[in-house]
Amino acid sequence: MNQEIRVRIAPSPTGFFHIGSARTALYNWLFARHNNGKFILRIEDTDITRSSKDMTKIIFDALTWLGLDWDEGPDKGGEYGPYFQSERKEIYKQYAQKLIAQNNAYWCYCTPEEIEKERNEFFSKKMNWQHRCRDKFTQDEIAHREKSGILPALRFIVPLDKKILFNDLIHGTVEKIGADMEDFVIIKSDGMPTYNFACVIDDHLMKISHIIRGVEHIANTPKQLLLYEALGFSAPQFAHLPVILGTDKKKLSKRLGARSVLDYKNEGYIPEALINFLALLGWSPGNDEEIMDSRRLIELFSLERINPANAIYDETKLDWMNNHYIINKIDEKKFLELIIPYVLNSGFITEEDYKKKREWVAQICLLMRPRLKILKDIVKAKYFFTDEFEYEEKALHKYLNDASITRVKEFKILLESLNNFNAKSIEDSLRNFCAEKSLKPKDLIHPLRVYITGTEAGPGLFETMELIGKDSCMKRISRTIEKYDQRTN
RNA sequence: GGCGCCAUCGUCUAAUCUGGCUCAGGACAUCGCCCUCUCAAGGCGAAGACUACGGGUUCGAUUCCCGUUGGCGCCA
Repeated sequence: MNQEIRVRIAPSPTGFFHIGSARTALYNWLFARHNNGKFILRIEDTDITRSSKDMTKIIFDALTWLGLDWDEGPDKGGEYGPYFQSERKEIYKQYAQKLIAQNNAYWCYCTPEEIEKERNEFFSKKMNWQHRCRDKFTQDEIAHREKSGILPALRFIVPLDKKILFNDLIHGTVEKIGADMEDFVIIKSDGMPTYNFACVIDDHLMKISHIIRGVEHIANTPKQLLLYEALGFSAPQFAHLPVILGTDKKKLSKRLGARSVLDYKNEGYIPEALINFLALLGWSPGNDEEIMDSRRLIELFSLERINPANAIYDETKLDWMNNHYIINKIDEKKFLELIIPYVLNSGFITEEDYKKKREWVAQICLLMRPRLKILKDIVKAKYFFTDEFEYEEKALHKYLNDASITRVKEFKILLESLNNFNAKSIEDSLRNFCAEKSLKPKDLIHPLRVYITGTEAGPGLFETMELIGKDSCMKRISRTIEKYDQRTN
């Protein structure tokens, strides 16, 4: 009764760890941490031909970045290893032998083509069909087939009248009868175990208490239960998570929005924001609380509160949440620490220059902070760093005209004579100038911003000008005036 | 083809288990107003769901049951 809570995730090292896998990992992790249990990482690499150890690194990196730490795994070891399925082949073989010896399994000598053909024939006649071929061939025929190079697959014998019942922690009672299942394959003709077989053996040997995985596996569960029974294992508890679908309501594909978790890292999502967002995709605490850090999530999480309906993955709210985390959930120091690599990466400033101008760069970043959905958005600040930026044609069209040019030309003289080129003095002189000329300040501010930054949108003009500096501001204004003269001539 | 899972605003969801508290609550997105030099951020507000459809059960159903439809998935 006092059984330790042990959960696991079993990703394939495909060189890709997407948002769906991340959410499954998160729910397993939250469940483990909430119950003071263990979170185990097992790599399902029986199908992978390339070096799974290299690609496993991607999984490690993604989980580490998200802050989902595991207690046992390929890199950490543990009492129940190895944690690579590819290193467990002998174990699967032993159990396969056991099932053969117990008369629970038989070798199937049908070729995939034959099975496919058989299936199509039945389907076209709208007849139910489940593949069973225990007594299909005589000993002679089998010998003949073996000689011609056909490799057999091992099939589990499903008792036709067997009723399989289990209580899913999310879906409630699920029932299925043996007649609706075919004699399913447990060892493929290439000698590799199927998902169902390897999974049952590993989960049992690793003393997994709760299997929390996607609903796509709910149809596999009765088969696995049959295996648990035949092998004499006691079955764990099951919880099948809804799946995350793309905006087209299809399963997330690489093509449609299913980006790797590490892509989110590169674009500048805050891991805590992604965790928070993912936690809410299929689960809620039951009230209106939405912004929750890991500690709070662990505290509140429960499988019972998972919504069984599939969720559509829409990143709009993630972007809002990320911005919210950037502004409110991390402090200034942390923000600067996170943003600087993106500044350096943008190529606007060299590392060397940065070291000399830390404070100046920090001020730019702070001005941009509430405007960043993702850290990568800092590229919008290009005009702070260089005079060589593009002017938005739309903005020029709006403010490159006689009236604006005249005003700016006059104000430019005033600016030139300004000794202390800071936000306060710039603002004061601009407002005074406008008052004298009976102009509305914004009639000068708007064109000035476009002339200096090339865009209509951005932080306050005076702070912006101060940071850009007097020389550059004057240069940019002159340049724009020339541009206007050229156009009108 | 068989079997399984699912069904509340555009999206994520609350209320559903334990029927009346709901002319269905919150958040994102959208729109409007305020703040304001613009854009964000922030504040306020609006619009948005006959709870997929159809039947039951009941005095009463978003909530329980059945069917239909649709979506998703499993069958090396």
